[in-house]
Amino acid sequence: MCSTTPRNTRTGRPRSTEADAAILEATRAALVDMGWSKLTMGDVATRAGVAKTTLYRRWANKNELVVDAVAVLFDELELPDLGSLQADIEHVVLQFAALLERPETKTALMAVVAESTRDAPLRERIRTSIVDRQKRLVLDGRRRAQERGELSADPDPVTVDALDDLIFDVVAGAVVHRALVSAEPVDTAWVARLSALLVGGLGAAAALG
Amino acid sequence: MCSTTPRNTRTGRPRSTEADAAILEATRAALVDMGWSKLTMGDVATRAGVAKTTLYRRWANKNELVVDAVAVLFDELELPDLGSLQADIEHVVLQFAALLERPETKTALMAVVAESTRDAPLRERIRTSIVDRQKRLVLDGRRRAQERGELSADPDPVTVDALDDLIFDVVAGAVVHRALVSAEPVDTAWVARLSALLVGGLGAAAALG
DNA sequence: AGCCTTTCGCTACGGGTCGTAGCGTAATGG
DNA sequence: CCATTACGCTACGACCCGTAGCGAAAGGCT
Repeated sequence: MCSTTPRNTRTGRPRSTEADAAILEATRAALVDMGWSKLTMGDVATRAGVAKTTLYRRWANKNELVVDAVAVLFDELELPDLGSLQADIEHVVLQFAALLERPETKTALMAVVAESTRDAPLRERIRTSIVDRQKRLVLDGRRRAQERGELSADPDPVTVDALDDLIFDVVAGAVVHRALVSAEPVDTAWVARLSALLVGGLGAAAALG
Repeated sequence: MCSTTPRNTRTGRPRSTEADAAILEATRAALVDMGWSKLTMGDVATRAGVAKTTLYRRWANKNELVVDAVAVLFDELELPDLGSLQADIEHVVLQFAALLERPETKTALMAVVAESTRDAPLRERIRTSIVDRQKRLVLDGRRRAQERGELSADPDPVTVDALDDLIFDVVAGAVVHRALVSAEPVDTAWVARLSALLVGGLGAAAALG
């Protein structure tokens, strides 16, 4: 949750966990009000009722702070077993789309990804706290589909990994592109087409080995 | 190319077209060296050998300038007829991926999209100068596939439009997500799987009507 | 040629943000 | 009680923003 780990000593005054929570919540509020580019560290500190120096003791810069503030929202993503691969896909896509509709994530997600193209530590932080959390849903969904017999058992683990990567990039990428670039609604009709495309094409993609 | 149109009078000193070109080229160079977030208007002006006020006469802010500077790179995208839908898809995907590999577009594209979530004029500018230019490739590709008989003739124009939108978001979104979020290479093996998934699933998606 | 209009380069400015340093104080553990 | 660390506060130089004002340059028009 916090960026810079405090000295691993057991002496001294401990860091305020209330301040941690207040800062992250203030960051989300500032994202809603100002958007990513207009968000300032000073404003976040004021909203959180905290000194600016307290922010810099925990996070080195705005990007890392925003990633942590937004990452917790991705905990909402769940993958209940709805009985079929297509139903599972449609459910998780609608969840993800709802997350992208929130103004905090809408303005923050693409911005930190853009920053991460020139910042390897930030990229790693995004991966561990956001991307991997989404990807687990793909792995679970495929495993369930295999158990149901909807997908053929894996012949080669390398192929399976490649297919998981593909599904993840297609689903997440399509939803993000639809919501933010095309700026059109991710409604049930669109989701139905996307999942039909996926379920119908997975066999062909898997056949490549 | 230029943002604010000069007064439509034929009197007075005309704007320097050399300055236009120098500014846009300097913007791309600055994107490569500094990245989007560290790019400053003053630096661009210095690189272009132009006064800062000259920039502001043409572009209201950094975002609009960057969009114009990057948009011309998308002119490189072409769709030669390779004989099959899958070959056409693979070719355009590899082209788009090569474009996303360039440091200018890598750092700029996601940043301006993020900004556009809170800036309707910017969103419209991105649409007309970048997104629509990509989308035309999808329309051409589908039309050719229909002429070849690879796709069934359209029963309903509304369905066709929806399918074009879906293909566009899936292809462009998947490539962007693969290149920038997953940060893994868009190599021929991955492209082959993506296009196989698309070609194999299009029928199922079209069947939804 | 002379005039008008617009752009150009240049300088300077107030306003805002950044990230840090320094200080005294508060909160723990030994 | 003491060492250690975190906290709030203030102040600071550095940087960037976007604009105003100026004289000079470069065109069209009569």
